Amino acid sequence: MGRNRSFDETEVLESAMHAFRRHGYAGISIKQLEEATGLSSGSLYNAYGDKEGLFRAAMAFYVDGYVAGRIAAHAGPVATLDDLEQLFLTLFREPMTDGNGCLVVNSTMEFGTQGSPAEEAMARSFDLVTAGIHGVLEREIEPERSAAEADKLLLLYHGILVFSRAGRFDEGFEDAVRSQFDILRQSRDRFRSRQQTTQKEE
Amino acid sequence: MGRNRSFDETEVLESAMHAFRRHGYAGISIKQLEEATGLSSGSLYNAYGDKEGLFRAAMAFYVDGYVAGRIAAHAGPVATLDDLEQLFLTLFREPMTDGNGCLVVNSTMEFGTQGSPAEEAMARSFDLVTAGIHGVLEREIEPERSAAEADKLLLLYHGILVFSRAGRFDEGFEDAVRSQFDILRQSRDRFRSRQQTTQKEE
DNA sequence: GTAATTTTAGAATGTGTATTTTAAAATGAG
DNA sequence: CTCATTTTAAAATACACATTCTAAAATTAC
Repeated sequence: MGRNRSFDETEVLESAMHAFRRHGYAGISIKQLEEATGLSSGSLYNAYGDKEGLFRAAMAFYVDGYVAGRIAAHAGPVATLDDLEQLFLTLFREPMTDGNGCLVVNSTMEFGTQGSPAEEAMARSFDLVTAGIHGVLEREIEPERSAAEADKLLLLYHGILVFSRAGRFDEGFEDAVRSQFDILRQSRDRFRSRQQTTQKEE
Repeated sequence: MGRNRSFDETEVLESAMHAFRRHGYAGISIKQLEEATGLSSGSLYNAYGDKEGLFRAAMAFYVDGYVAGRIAAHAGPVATLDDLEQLFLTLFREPMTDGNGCLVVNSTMEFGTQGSPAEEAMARSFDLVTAGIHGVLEREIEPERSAAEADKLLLLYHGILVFSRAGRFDEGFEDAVRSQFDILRQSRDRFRSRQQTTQKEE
């Protein structure tokens, strides 16, 4: 065996991820990635193969670490409507407000339908968010409305990420989110009293 | 005076705009822009100065032609809730479904808060859409709800553009839009009957 | 028709790019 | 300790890139 790596992989991937978030894939050079990570290009190429490999690693790091963690915390199998509301409200607070947006959504817009080098992790991220939101609403609100309301929330969520990246954070967006969740809570309450009624009849 | 331009400026800007829409700004080369527009780099540089100049021209062409036209048609000073719904539903039909998204939103995600070369036209586009949507709801629905509901629609609209670019067009999104506009129409009907009542009292 | 001026295509230029190579330093296994 | 193997930094490479230059062709004004 030879020598061990002297750099902290987590730190490198974290700084690479932020660099990609800020500049995009095509918009950043290896030189900038050397500066961001503190590694020389030799080490980067040795560790990740090429620019695409580093991008894939940074994307996997982001999705597995950040997205999956956020969804597990706010939209997991036992999450409530209030938990989900918190997921949306965190988008308006640090560290989501640095103006660099979400790596998955930024990269989606950069590459579009034609394959991104990190297609797999990106698809996984979209699936996580979609399933998390749909899951909560299926459990919490009136079944005949849950699919449409979940899709609305999904679109709302990604709309927020657009305006976040645009640096156009209207104060009202947070009110819009709260008002939407108020509506969903009304649906939840109707659903619950309906369930109680059914239970009494049995 | 010298010779006149032998190319159709509209055709050139249209094809450049589609090329930028597809590949982004950093992701496309002058060579690809020559192929897309049919012009040699000499002509492109003579007419637009540099890559940024061509981008600015293509963006202005897009915003003035497409965005402004769509907003005027579906969210102008006399537009109704139903007109606005049509604006949203056109996002699910040709030519918006080519997977290349909206040049303004794509570029917003590419450049973020740090200045895009076409910042001015992009800001104008966001302002047009924002003002159009807010205007319709202020006229049509209950005043205490109009701001929050307008912001919701604004976020919904841009969320759709994200999924459009992602090539992830769930059938349900169209239902989500219709269901949201059904809710807004209920608010409109309440608003109208309230106005009638007030009028009778006078 | 002539002259002035612009467009145009393509070659030329220089810079920035991703990537590979090189050789030395580091270090784990036996 | 020694040897094999890896990491590392820096120089080298080859290519793609945005941009400029060149000279010829086009065409308008007079």
